[in-house]
Amino acid sequence: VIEVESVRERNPRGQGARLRDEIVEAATALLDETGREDSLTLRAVARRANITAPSIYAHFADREAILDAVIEQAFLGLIASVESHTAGIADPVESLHAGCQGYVDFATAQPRHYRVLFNRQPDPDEPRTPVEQLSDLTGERAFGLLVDGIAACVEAGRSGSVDPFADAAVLWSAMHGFAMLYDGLPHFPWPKPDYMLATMIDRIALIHD
Amino acid sequence: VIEVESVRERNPRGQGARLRDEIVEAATALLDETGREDSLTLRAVARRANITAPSIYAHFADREAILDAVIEQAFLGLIASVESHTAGIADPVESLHAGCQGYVDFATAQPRHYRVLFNRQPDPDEPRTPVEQLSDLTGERAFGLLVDGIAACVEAGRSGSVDPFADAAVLWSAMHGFAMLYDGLPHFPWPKPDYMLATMIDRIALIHD
DNA sequence: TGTACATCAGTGAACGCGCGTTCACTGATGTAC
DNA sequence: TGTACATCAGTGAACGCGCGTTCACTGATGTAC
Repeated sequence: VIEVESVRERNPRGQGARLRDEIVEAATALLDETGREDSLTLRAVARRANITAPSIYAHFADREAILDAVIEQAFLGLIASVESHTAGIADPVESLHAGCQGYVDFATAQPRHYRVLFNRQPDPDEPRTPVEQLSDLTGERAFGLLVDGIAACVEAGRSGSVDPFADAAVLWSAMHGFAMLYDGLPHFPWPKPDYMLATMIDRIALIHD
Repeated sequence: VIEVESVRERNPRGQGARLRDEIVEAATALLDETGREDSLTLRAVARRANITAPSIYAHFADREAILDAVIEQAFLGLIASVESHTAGIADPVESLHAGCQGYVDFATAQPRHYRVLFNRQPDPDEPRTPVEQLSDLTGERAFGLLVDGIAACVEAGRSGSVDPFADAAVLWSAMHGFAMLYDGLPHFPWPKPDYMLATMIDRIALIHD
């Protein structure tokens, strides 16, 4: 039985790390296609990358480590999306809108990647892995940006928020919930995402007297 | 011996349906303990129910059917929670608060059940199953209550919402997102759930001039 | 009444499958001498 | 310069496991006659 369609062309010497990237890429592609985290089996990833299963062990300790790499990539993507949206915007209200737009854009454009970041069901048996802590960090870092964004609006007299931290928590919940439901229930007659997001920001974060 | 299709269906002998309930109960308990949907294997459910794996086939067509039954039970639990909270409350604002409280209470008290209802990753290969449509129905039914609740507040002059449907969508997103994040990131320094929920309702649904 | 028998609620063994992981290996490539 | 050899980037076979599902069966129980 031939496991691999054609024998893979070897990487030149010293470029072994190239396969590592290809494995992560294959895992990412697989996640995008199937949408199910548990379909990221070590063997499926190997098939997708056109290598044999044991080859993966040169680059990853075990199956879990592949998933960790995918998560780390998703983490970078989310942060990048938010920061690229806010770059160069001085007005605090505009900046807050842009940052939230970047967040929701990533979540709706790459729902599988977003899910893998924030939608993991915690396993009570195992202790917290570094990547789960990374998820927490992602949340707290993005969350910090949100708190700062609201606080900046308050300072500029554009928001009447008296508790930016709590308001950021509510706004984050709203964005997260919308992203999840929008992906999970595509048949629901959702209002336009842009309208939803603008409403959330205005009502929750930019309170007027 | 040739087995002939009987013209009329025979009634079960009495005790038969009891095992069905025990199987669903075992699956529910398993879901509560592990928190992971994919740990609901047919064999694990059988072990938990203290029966052999093939016994399940007398009551469920396949593994998927067990999960469907658990989902249906979660559906009933969510609806019951919302309706028990709103029962007998005449004031529209109080009723809206109570209903949302019932929704979030269920989601945070039984996060695994709530997850199994609304957090399923859609499988692109398979067509929509009846239970996925049930999920949609759950959403739409609960959502209908929310729209009506907001509309009642508007009629009573207690809310300035000009688009109860869209505002219900935003409020639902916020409640869903909060429930998911609260369960998934327990280490995050969340404000008090009651305060979060009250803030959501006031800001999103009860707009004052 | 006794008894034969259908029905019921399961059991126990077995199957083929994909999985994660291990182990020994292989053939190409760069390097020391 | 040629050649021996270490290193590299993988391969291929095999393992034990839990899984979903099937099949033939079993022992208890209610019922017809």
